[in-house]
Amino acid sequence: MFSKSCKYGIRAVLFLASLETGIRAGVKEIATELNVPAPFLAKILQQLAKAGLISSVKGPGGGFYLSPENADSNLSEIINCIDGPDLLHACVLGLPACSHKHPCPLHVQANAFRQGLKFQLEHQIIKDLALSIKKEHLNL
Amino acid sequence: MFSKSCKYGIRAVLFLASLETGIRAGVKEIATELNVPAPFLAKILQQLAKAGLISSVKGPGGGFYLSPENADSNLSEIINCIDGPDLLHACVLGLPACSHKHPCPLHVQANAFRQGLKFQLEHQIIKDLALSIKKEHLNL
DNA sequence: TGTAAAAAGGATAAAAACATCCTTTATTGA
DNA sequence: TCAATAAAGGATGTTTTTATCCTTTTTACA
Repeated sequence: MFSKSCKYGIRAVLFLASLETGIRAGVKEIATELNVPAPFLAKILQQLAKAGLISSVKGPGGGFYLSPENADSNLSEIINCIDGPDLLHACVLGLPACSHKHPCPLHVQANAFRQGLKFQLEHQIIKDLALSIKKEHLNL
Repeated sequence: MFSKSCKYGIRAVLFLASLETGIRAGVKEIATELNVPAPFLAKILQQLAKAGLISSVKGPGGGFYLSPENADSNLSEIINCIDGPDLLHACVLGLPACSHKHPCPLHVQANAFRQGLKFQLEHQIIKDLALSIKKEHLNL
């Protein structure tokens, strides 16, 4: 479903979202917390920061965090940033010519299905997820 | 969503399903038809044949085909054979410890979603798909 | 019985994903 | 200003997926 990069990315964003406002976390801290390789995670965080989905400051006391704006983004944006738009848009069977006009055998089913997925992902706002993480002590 | 192997595999099975009963197709023919690399497809067909999801005969005039029993299998079985059960069963965020008891932040949503996907995939019977392919002249 | 056809199986190669390491840049605080 | 900290960026290595090639086995048929 999601690449490893994408899973790490989502988890990292959710971790940042569950921090107190004003607190930043460094790569090492996040990597330890999520139990994922730090240098690899660093690349992913860079990518998310470059895309404006998370925020960062360099230097002592620096690290990554979510601005209020960042916390308003949704899962779809994170996934799209890391894995690209194919999950929701490319033909499930990989046919380049697949379209409403020339559908593949799974086109109708896949589309109906992905409309639902798309809706869900676009309505999973980071800050809301963070709330339920805190409330229900969920794992990351 | 699906690996390339899995996409090729599904398409190949659907192609075999759309053949007249009694007709067999060789790797090269299938590969040409689907526009995928023949040696790679051969490996996938072998895997499906070994698992009993498609049938094959060696020698002159041989090739791959679907027995009536094969045509009664569903998409879930094909996908499970090639990509394994993770799509429907592993934690979407890749957490080894994720469970109903210790859920990840997406556990509930993912589960609801995948129940639907699972149901759909298990009810997409190959021979039914083949019928709609013929009727609606769908691409493979 | 021998030859050709076609799948099965094994070994190898190329590309992509995953992961690490080192240098540079920005920032803080002494 | 200088040293330390931490992200950014670039280069490199490893593993998995994707793809190719060659040999072996099975089968049909002349």
